[in-house]
Amino acid sequence: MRVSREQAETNRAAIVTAASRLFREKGFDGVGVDAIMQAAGLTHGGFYRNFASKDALAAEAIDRAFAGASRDATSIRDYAARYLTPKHRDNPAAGCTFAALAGDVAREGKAVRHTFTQHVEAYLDRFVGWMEGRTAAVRRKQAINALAGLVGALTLARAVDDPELSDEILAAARSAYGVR
Amino acid sequence: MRVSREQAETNRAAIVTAASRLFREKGFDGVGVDAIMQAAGLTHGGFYRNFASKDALAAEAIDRAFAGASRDATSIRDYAARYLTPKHRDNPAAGCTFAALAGDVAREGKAVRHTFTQHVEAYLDRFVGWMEGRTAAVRRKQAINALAGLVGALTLARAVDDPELSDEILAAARSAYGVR
DNA sequence: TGTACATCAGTGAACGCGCGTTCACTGATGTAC
DNA sequence: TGTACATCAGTGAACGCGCGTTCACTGATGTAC
Repeated sequence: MRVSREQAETNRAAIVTAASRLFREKGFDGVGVDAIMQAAGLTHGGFYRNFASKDALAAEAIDRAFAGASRDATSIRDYAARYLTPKHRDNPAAGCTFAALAGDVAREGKAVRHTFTQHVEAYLDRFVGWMEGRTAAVRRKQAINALAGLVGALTLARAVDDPELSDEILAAARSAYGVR
Repeated sequence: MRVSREQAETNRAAIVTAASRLFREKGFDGVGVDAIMQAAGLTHGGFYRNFASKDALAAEAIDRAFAGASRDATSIRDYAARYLTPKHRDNPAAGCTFAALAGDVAREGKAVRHTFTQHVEAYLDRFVGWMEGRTAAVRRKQAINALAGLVGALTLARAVDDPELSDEILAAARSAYGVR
């Protein structure tokens, strides 16, 4: 049954949003087209009217995930305080795409890796503004190491099955940024 | 055709070793039992005489990967110098299991996550001995942040599709440990 | 030490299942008059 | 503004394929005498 142009646009957005959540939660290989369409309130058959392939959706889903990211933080300390929390660790579907999908992205195709890379650059630009090194080169290095430290800590905190160790990892990383 | 006990043991080890390489290279979902058995020089049918399931193999493969890891480093600077190289980045099959599989492990079952966690603890113990903080608690935090920084940097360097940015990430992380 | 038989590691065909993708169809929307 | 028809977003069955797993079988190894 045909649907209004407006509704079709809403549906398409719902697919991308559902995918951005499900991919972060279960990985690219962990969710099928069927599950994504169902999460968007549709049936799987209509998928290919909207997207050339599952891969093509993946790239859009990454963009969507970053578009939905909070921009409230005003310092790296502030950013780390929000980032390195049990809540964030336990809710990858709504969380950082770098931590949720970096491992998967390395094995994905051109479009996905390229989109991911652009967001890494965007975050580094943002982080650079918060760094206090004396030269631009030093601040850039600091920004890279801050991002790597945050992503590494959250990734490890999620992988580990000992809740105490997981909390300890978050706390150690927080303390590196002077949080509490 | 039956095979000597000795040969059977060799074959089993070959399966685990092949799996430890292939899982690191392609992720748990990226390799099938068929491909693993073929890499070990066997046919897929014999797999279940050796392992209860693909999951059970995964846990052993992680142990195998760590058992094969180099123990040459004598300081965190030394460790970082060996870890943060283009060679390591470009050869995940023979590289760090944390960086290659942490994202995947978070979505795996109990056995895999538990095995992974034990190796995280083992590495932290090793790293703690290289740290210079005044108290044990500080050295432990430093060890955690060192591991997170190394894993995060290598993971991002692999995910990114711009070779210059990838090299830059490795270089920034190296400089954090005073390497070159 | 030699023979006869039981064991069992490995083979390859087969299984059910879920995946990504295709397609004929439906019926409400959009458009031409 | 109202009618008639073309469009096309979404449906649900179907496709080929590869996956994890099972199983009857083979034939060399291991063992009992």
